[in-house]
Parts: sequence; structure tokens; C-alpha cells
Amino acid sequence: MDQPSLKAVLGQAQAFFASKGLRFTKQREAVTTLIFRTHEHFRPEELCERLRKSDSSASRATIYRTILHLVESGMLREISLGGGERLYDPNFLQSPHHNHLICVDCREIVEFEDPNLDIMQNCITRRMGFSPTEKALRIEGRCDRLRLLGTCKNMKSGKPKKRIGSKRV
Amino acid sequence: MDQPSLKAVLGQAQAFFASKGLRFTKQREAVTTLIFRTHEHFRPEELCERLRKSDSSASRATIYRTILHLVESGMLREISLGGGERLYDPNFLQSPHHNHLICVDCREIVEFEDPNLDIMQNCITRRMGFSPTEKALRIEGRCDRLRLLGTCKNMKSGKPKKRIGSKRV
DNA sequence: ACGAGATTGAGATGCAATATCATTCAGGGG
DNA sequence: CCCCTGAATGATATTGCATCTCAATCTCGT
Ligand SMILES: [Mn+2]
Ligand SMILES: [Mn+2]
Ligand SMILES: [Zn+2]
Ligand SMILES: [Zn+2]
Repeated sequence: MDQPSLKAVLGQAQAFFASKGLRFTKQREAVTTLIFRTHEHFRPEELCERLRKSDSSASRATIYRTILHLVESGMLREISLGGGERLYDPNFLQSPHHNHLICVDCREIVEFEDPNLDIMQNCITRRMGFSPTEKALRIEGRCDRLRLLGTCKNMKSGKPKKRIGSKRV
Repeated sequence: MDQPSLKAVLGQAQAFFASKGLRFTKQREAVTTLIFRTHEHFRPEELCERLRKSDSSASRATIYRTILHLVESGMLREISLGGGERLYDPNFLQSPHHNHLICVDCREIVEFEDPNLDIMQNCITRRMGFSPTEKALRIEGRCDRLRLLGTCKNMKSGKPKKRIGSKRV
């Protein structure tokens, strides 16, 4: 899917807030902009950090509240990567069906789509007595090849970060 | 795979601790027993609760430490279900390849195995430049049919619990 | 200008998980 | 059997993230 402009995204957000009788305040706009300016998965606390460094500002409470609203609007989704990490994903606007492959060592994430996998996922879901959602399938793996290519983001040091519980060491 | 007896499991644990020069204390034995007596996924805090109610006892610190050891031994695995929940799974001893299907509404979990899915998972993992691990694939869905049958554990009330963040309401 | 209702933000609170560290324990050498 | 040493434990403090509370502020329609 093509990349919606930030302006279009803000319009969509504004429309959603309006439809709920809510205002699109400058704080909410700032948070929305920050989220959809890049296409990165993020942690709420990270977002707070980033916003604090920027010129605009909003309290932690407002940031969390805005995130919830955006999730309700369908523009943003919560994804989970294990280890108790909670991430939000602004990319479903562009690719509504994408899934995630996560490196168990360094938590590097790669997005992918695969129609055959979608079909199989639906079959299994039904077979087990569930009904499919538009949502989430997640695969774990090891980014060995990415590491060889030196494209593995979280690994400046050469060795993957091991995890003990949720802490990287 | 057949169900290993609790005695066998304790033996395996003891052997692992011994191999690391660690003792298999009564606290560690109590925790291990509690974990492998049933075959339920559990949260660490739940486990603390359960242990407190039982006759034996161990401090929270010891419980968390024992869990880490068991994970290192391969007998126990951390699985993740989204929403920042961290669960541990003692069932990989019996079915080393199983995956999880989770209901987005009520968090009900069903285990399943599917060789075809495993194959496809491996293909995708490789295609994206990762190498497969023995681990985890996770699918989300809705347990509508389970709900109709009244077998959905977490739904005494008739309506699924909605989630706002990690809190059920 | 006024008032109702929405919004914000500082701080308090909750909760899981981890870190600290003084005390206890177990097991081997003398 | 006693002592010593390192392993193990557990009470407590601390951290990190997320949510809650509530008084103050803002917006908009009248
Ligand atoms: Mn994504
Ligand atoms: Mn399982
Ligand atoms: Zn990696
Ligand atoms: Zn359900």
C-alpha cells in the first residue's frame, strides 16, 4: 500500500476525534504527528522521551490517553514481542496485513506479508474453534544473516544482547 | 509425546542443577514441583500466590531465581501473549513443537501443532534472512465457538473482558 | 460573559520484576 | 565433630512502566 502523507494521517485522526465528539487539541496533534512522522514501532515511554526533547509537549498522561484513542480509531495497533515488552505499530495504515518476525537474540523486528501464511493461519484458527481476526501472527527466529550483513540495528557490539528476563545484558 | 511423570521431571531438574554445581534445595524442589504438577501456563506472581497457599514455601526472590534456572535448563519456556503479559510454559517437555492460539478478547489460550505451518514458518524465516529457532509462533483470534460451547475459561460473565492497555475491565 | 463539559498535567498509586545484602545453610577438610 | 567457605535464602528497597486522581484550565455554544 502507498504511503499516506502526514497531512492525510492528521486529517484522518482529526476526523476520528471529531466523530467521537472529542477535540483535536495541540497536544493530541503533537503526539499524533510524532507517532506517524516516522514508521517505527515504539514504546510509550520512548515516545514520552522523544516528545520531551521536541519543542512541543504533552504530559505523560495525555500521551498515554492519546495512544489509546488512536488504537481505538484503528490507526495504531499494539503489538507484542515477548519479554513483557509492549510496542505500538503505526504501520498498519500502509500495510494492513503485515506480520512480524522477531530475533530472539537482539529483538530486531522485520515486517513481512505472506498470503499463503494468511490462508493457513485462517484454517488453523477455524480448526481450533476460533474465528480469525484481521490481526497478528508473530514468528521468532535469529537474525544471523542480518548480523553478518551488519544491518542488525541493536547490535553495535558484535554480540547479540542476551536476555535475562526482560533485561538486556 | 507422552507425559513424563513428575518424578522423572524432578530427576531431570535435579540433574540439571547438579550439572551446574547447584543444589536442589527443598525450596527449588517445591517450586519445580508446583510448576510441573499441572500443565498450566502461569505468571510468576500467580506461582508465588499458589506457593504461599501450599504447605511448602519459598520467597519471591527464590521463586523468580528458580524459574530462571529452569528456563536455562530448557525445561521451561517463556511465552508471550501480548498486553505486556509474561507467561511461562511447562508443556514443552511433552510437546516440543507446539504453538499457541490466543483469543484477543478473553486471552484464552489453545495449544496446537501443525507440521505444514512449521514448514512455512521456516521458509519465511529464511526468506527474511533469519535462521529458525525451535521456538514460537503465535496466532491471535477470537474464541467465538468456544464461547458458544461455554468452554471459554475466562468468561464466567457471558461477555468477554475488554482490555484497556493491560487491564481487564 | 457565563457555565457545562472536555482536557490537561502534576503527583500519587499500583504492580511486576529486579537488586541488595545480612543471615542461614550445607558439605568438605581437618 | 567442628570450623570454614561459598552457595542459597528471604526481607526489604528499588526500579520501570502504566494507570489513577483531581484540581486547574480550556473551549464552545448560548
Ligand atoms: Mn509492524
Ligand atoms: Mn503451551
Ligand atoms: Zn538478532
Ligand atoms: Zn475469548
